[in-house]
Amino acid sequence: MNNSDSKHSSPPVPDKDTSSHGLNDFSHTLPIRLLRARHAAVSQFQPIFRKYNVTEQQWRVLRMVTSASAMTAGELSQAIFISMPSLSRIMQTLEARNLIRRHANKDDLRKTMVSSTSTAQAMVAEAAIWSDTRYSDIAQWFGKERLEHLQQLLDELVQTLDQHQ
Amino acid sequence: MNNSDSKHSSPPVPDKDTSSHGLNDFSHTLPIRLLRARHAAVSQFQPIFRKYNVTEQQWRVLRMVTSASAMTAGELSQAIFISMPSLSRIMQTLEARNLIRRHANKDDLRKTMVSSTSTAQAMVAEAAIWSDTRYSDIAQWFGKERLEHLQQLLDELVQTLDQHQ
DNA sequence: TGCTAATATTTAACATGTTAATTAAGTTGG
DNA sequence: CCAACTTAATTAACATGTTAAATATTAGCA
Repeated sequence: MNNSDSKHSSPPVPDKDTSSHGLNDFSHTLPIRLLRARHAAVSQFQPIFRKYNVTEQQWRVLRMVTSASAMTAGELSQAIFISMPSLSRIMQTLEARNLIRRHANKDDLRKTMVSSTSTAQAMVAEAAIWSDTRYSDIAQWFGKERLEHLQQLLDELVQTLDQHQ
Repeated sequence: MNNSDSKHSSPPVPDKDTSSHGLNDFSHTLPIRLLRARHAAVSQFQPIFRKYNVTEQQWRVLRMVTSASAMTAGELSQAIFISMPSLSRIMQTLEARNLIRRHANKDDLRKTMVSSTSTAQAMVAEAAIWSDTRYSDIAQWFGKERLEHLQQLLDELVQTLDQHQ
């Protein structure tokens, strides 16, 4: 808002806006804040990734696939927000490690059905206990209502931004 | 949080929690929500990236470097949340395109001072108008207070999670 | 002084993000 | 039935994310 006259007319603002050309302090933009927050959140589950020697993305695939009976690669991609090219490579890795299986959908040979192996199911089931505890911890530390509110705001932001293209 | 009794005592919740093994619907975890939100936010500025043929990360570097007089690579890395290895490569690219310059700090030869060229300054100054407008748009669409609240919650979440390691 | 530890940056290796092109299979309309 | 279009998935090329190792420089201290 109004950056042309505020310097002289308004009282000393204790905040971090120090711009000589209309840019707010760039280390505090919304995208960077979201990045930081995501990084902090994901870090909480790092022990799982280490323990099972998987990346965060691989873990997302495994959790999703084990929680559903069987889904197409496209559905999986949308659900866990990993692009098809990335997912394609990740699935190769996981299939090689016998954690997932792929087979063609007989009704539509273009589609690939992805399913989990019993190995993956056991892995995720074991980790789920730990994972759920961490989620509970976070909710307790941050406040359950506050966390839910944050999540709602995030969803609404996405909705708003998507609407405006 | 007490998940054992709420199912029966509360009215029908229209939400999406359907877990047979303790996992909430995995396409709605906090990390994924943050990822989606970031993606949506960054998308708003895509026209800039296209116009100047830079990536989002390169743009973060340019904006930060042009808004400060001169800073070390390490400071830059922290400010825009890009790891040193990534930043190192990005700076090579930007230096080759004559958008930034690097030279050793004379007080401490380990440190690299990063500064912007006039080309980059002109570029960012031009884009700043457009960028500021987009930020204002987002604030208006989503609600200024709501957006500020969201940003505060994000910062507080990071703080909370960092405290608990 | 000289040895060791810490700091700042870079490089290497591999996984993922992103855009565009490719391949294969289904759909549509003449 | 078939040519043109659409959809689903993969591949390719390049940029970035991530961890560990390498380099160079500075700081600490016996």
